[in-house]
Amino acid sequence: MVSKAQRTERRTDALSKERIVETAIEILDTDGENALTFRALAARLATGSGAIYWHVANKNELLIAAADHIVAHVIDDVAGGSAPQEKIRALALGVFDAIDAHPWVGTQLSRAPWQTAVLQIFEGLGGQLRALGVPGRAQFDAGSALLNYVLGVAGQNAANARRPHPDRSAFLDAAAEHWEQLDPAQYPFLRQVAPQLRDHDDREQFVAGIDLILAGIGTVVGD
Amino acid sequence: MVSKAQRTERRTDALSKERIVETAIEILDTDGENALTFRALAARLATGSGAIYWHVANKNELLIAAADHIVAHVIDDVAGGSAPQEKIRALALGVFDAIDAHPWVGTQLSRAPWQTAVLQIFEGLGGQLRALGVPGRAQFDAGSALLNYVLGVAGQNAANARRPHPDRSAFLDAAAEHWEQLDPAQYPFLRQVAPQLRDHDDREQFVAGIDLILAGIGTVVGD
DNA sequence: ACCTGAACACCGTTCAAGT
DNA sequence: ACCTGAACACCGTTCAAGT
Repeated sequence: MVSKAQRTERRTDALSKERIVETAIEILDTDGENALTFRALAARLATGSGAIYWHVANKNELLIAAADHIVAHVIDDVAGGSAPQEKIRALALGVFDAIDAHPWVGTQLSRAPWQTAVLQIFEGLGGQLRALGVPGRAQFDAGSALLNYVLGVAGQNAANARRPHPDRSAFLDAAAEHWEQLDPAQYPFLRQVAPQLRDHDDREQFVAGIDLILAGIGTVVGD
Repeated sequence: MVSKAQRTERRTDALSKERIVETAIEILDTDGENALTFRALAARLATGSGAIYWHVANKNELLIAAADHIVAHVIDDVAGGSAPQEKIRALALGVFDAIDAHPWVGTQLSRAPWQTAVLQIFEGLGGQLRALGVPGRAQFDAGSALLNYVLGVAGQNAANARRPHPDRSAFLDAAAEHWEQLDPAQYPFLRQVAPQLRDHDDREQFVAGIDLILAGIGTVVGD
């Protein structure tokens, strides 16, 4: 039982789950979600595609591990010692920025609710609610609301990043124009907010949503 | 120029986009997202797989049309003439129930932000904000918060439905047990809410989140 | 124990050929 | 105009065979 726990190290270029995940992240970041195939991965790792299966059960597990890797760094970096509202905002923004930098993470988060990455985000958000004075029973609901909002934005941003965008403002222009030309009887709201769509800031709007939920949580606390 | 606009009708069993979409929905509902292939669809329609492309550009367009079809019915059914908060709750619950009945709709909504189905939901939610007294500038942010929350839940529920669940309560039991065995130092919140996970009602928790955002919106109105 | 790479069982999509 | 179905260019995954 001692004999098997010995030489964990191998030559640096040997295959390992860690190296596979890192290479997968490289492909996802530089070439997009569709570019990650076991053939492309094997080529980049200079091995056979079947070799990857020795370290990783399947593609789903690989994507989960990749998302977990990114989110774990977000959690670490956020730390900070400020007020609970600030911590919630900081963590949410950390996730937002990570998805901005790695859009495929957004897809993955909104696809697998029970993966470690999602649990870490849930813990990070929900863990501040006691300090906010939210009663025990209500903490679960309030934490879920924050989490689902964050995951919703994650999915939408990932979807937006999936389409080819020569220019963000040009794309928003086109979308706003589309909204303005909708049937006034059926879409009064969208027509009205179309101008705001044109020059809104995704990140600011994301925080505004967090603040809205925090304000709602404030009313539960009863102050 | 008159000659081509004539006989729009054909025999009932002829191919049409409508019939293709309806058949796709049947497959999605009964056999799940993975079962929808052009080959399976063609077989069910008793035609060649290439024939479908005469009516539908590709699989993505087919999924969008299918989701739009389901959501359009939700929008129609919700109508009602109650207070704006009630209308928002009713629409949100309509979407929730539709995803419960057709989990693939959740996947699709969280995947394509600009499709008609999402715009209709956004309009339905946002359109009530003026009546709630939300100032013009804030309506866009508040509507987006509601929409993103709904889409977040949509994605999570669809993901949950994707996994084989012999029994819902058995599955929640296992998840709760997993949470209870997490590291207390790292996951105090999840450990604390684990018992609530075990017997919570998804639908009630969903409404609780809507109400939390509505409460936050109430603070913006300033009453 | 770990790696190789051909083979299997699929996909979405295209397109020449039919009616 | 609309349909057929073989063919193309891929996939994820498996597995006998190597080291």
